[in-house]
Amino acid sequence: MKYEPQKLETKWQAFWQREGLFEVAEDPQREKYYLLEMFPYPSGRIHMGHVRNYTIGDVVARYKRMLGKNVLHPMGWDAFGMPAENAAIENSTHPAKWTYDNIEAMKEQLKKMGFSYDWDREIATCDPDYYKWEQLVFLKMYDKGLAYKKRAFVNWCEKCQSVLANEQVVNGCCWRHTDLEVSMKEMDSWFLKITDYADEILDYCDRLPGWPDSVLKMQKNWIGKSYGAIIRFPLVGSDKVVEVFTTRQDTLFGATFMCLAPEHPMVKEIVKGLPQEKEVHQFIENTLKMDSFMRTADFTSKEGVFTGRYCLNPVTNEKIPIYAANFVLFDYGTGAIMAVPTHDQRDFEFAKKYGLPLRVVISPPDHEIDEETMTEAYIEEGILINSHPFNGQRNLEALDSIAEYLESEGIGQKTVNYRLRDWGISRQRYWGAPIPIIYCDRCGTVPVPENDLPVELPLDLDLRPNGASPLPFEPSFFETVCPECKGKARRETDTMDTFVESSWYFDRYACPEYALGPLDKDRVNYWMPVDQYIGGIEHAILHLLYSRFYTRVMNDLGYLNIREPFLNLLTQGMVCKETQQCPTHGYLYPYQVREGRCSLCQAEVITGSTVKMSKSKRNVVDPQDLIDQYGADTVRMFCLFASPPEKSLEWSDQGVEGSFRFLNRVWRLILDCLDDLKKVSSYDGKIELADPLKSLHRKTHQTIKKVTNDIEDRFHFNTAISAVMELVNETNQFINSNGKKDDTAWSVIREAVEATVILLSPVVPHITEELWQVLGYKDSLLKVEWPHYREESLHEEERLVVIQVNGKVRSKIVVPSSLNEKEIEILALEDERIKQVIGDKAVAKVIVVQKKLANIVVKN
RNA sequence: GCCUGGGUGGCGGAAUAGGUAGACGCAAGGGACUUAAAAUCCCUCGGAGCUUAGCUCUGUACGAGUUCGAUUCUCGUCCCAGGCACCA
Repeated sequence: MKYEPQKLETKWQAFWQREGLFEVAEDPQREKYYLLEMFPYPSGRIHMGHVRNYTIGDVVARYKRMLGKNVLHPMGWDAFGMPAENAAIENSTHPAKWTYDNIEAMKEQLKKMGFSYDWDREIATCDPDYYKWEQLVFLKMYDKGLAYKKRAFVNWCEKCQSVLANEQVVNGCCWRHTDLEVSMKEMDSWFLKITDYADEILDYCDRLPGWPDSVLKMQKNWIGKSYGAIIRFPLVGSDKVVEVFTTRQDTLFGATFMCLAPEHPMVKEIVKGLPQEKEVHQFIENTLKMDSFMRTADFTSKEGVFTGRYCLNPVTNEKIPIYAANFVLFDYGTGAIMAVPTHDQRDFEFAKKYGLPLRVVISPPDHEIDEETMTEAYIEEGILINSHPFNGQRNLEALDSIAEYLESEGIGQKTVNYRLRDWGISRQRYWGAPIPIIYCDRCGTVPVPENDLPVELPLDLDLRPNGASPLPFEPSFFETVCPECKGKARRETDTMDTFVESSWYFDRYACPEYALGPLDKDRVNYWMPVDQYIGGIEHAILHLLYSRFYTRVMNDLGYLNIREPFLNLLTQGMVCKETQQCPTHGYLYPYQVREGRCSLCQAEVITGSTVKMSKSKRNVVDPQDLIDQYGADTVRMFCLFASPPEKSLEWSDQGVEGSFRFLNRVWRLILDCLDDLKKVSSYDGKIELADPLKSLHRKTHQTIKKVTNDIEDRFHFNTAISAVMELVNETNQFINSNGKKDDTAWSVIREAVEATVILLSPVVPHITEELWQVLGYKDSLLKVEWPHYREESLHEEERLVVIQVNGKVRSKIVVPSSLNEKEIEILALEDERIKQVIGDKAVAKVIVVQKKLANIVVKN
């Protein structure tokens, strides 16, 4: 019988579905295990990134199931978002139709991969039954002040025709349109108050041992907590003060001027009626015209303009000039800084450019610096000078006492500041969840009453050809009545950032059909938190940070009992492949290359670097083609075997071929000697074995141990598979070795073969189900318990001991493993080769590592 | 610039608590089977050298150090990838 993957995969997929083997229910008697992979955007076809991500997850899910755990392994669709709108315009379909068609197609593909999802729990976030609850949570957040609207400078992407959150701006560009710079636009936007939770989210970073350090570091950096002080500088000729935030109150005595962000409302206020007014206004206008990327780029020089006004340095009482400066950020701290040119490089450059005074207040321990001659700011530690009464103290040690001094004098106080800003969720998009708010001329901003939810997205609209949202142009949507005064009112036409949907979908999987609220508490509390979350590193900040925030909000609103959603996180690496370019036709798809030549013009193809698979580089492999050619098992196996999950995976067609060959080898191993195998049952340990049977039996148990450890502790499926390959090789060798084989021999072979099948089953579930049946078992492998190794079977009577002289291997001996260190030392010294090497040199000492090595240290 | 990772054969990668560097696989070369091909099986496979059943030297980006012993630990340098980046 030949290995025909497609036939047998269809058979087993149908079987699993018919038997409902992946459907789970809450069972308080059993230990739960929630395994989650990041749900996909339904783009229409799965790609290799999905295949890798979901294969890793599926192995763990199947493994945990075999350990007897009650495993929740759901799948759904991150179904709102821009591409649906773009596709709708291009193909003149509706985003909803496009999305649901794609979901159907991708679901089909995922099923072909043999993933063990409980499809009864499927979620699509564009379903009103889903976003209804999101709208409800939004209203609850609005009640508590966690959702609020403000006029703000926001990131605007021209291509998206929409606002972006700070997290969605990458190198000054939109995260989806990396070729287009984001500009700043002042508009009304809704925000979620993630900053209220900044401290807690930061603290808990140290309580997530199951997360990669790199991700936690990124989140910590993103939150950017810093300790400092707010200091009030009285404005000369007014009773007003200008507040600044600084982490360097130790340099306050050296503050010789002040800079305000151009957007700072005080700038326009203080220049009113002064000769500088026109110039300042011009400066503000010019600066704001620049988009955020240009404004903050390396090559943009520090510029500013004198406002004509002064404030008083509150500790020196000196009059210091106030500038408006382009490098001061409006939305960090207070939007104003005290400038200390002697100890801050930016301030130094600015001061030199505009001829502003310098005063050194920190003196280096080993030399003196002079305001006249210094060429850069001194930013190291030192001793405070010109800072009565703090002179002579070490600057860092004085930070606290200076802050206390400011507090006691009433001119400032200690404070903590964050880099993290509130999450802007307004999107001027159509294909998203409507924000449930109504604007009434009389009653102002009025939340939609809970009974009126969901605010459904109308499906009977035509999209506007320029890509803008049709909602603000659609009276049937935005015209409504005020819930309070019943007068004419207008709906909010912005929709929510799609990251809101993905911030709680994992909760909803616990109770996807629940109709009485967002979450069924009992079920959610049984399943949550997610025990193992698996997904791409690209979501290290965006999705994972939002989800940690949203979970806390849901907890505070009483919807669930936990504060952290994901116990363990595995971030899998990218799938890469080399690029191929034709001199005339540019990047080529793999199928366009034949024997190193371009199939269009026969020119020699240049093989480029290996980079992440992407359509733009055309270095993609369609999983569907591979499934058709080799079957899902081979694809799954290669994804796992080629590299450990957290590293990037380099695609190799020959590697795939190798995986396919291996599965064929396993297939033949069993089918070629099926008659012999069927005569016996698996070796039960009752009969004492002698070599070579004993060593095959030992190898089987060593393999069980290794595979179990590799999956359990490290998710290192590549080494787990290697171990099984070794077992298969050894079994094959044993079968092919001469000598008659009795029933005992066959029972030991059968033990090895059964172990092979079971250990491989999470990786290649179809072929192993088939082989299990071929071996004569009636029940599905899914119901088989994960094997245990027997400690006594691992025992080896003999050990190879390496003998080194001065750390270099000089001989190897096989000794009984019962020998103690002294006995090994004696044998090592008696070894003929060793005697030769040592000659007449004196042995200084001998180091023996039990059962492994002896190192003889000699002197000459 | 700062913060994370990471640099091991022709290639993907092993070496889990400092103990034989290169498991397993791919590619390559040689051989067997075959009329032939495919498939399969067997052998070789880091580099250099030698008096070649084997042996010696060398080798995990580079340079030092700790140690009986370092791919693994420490310090310095270089390179690559990712994140942050005028955050006061």
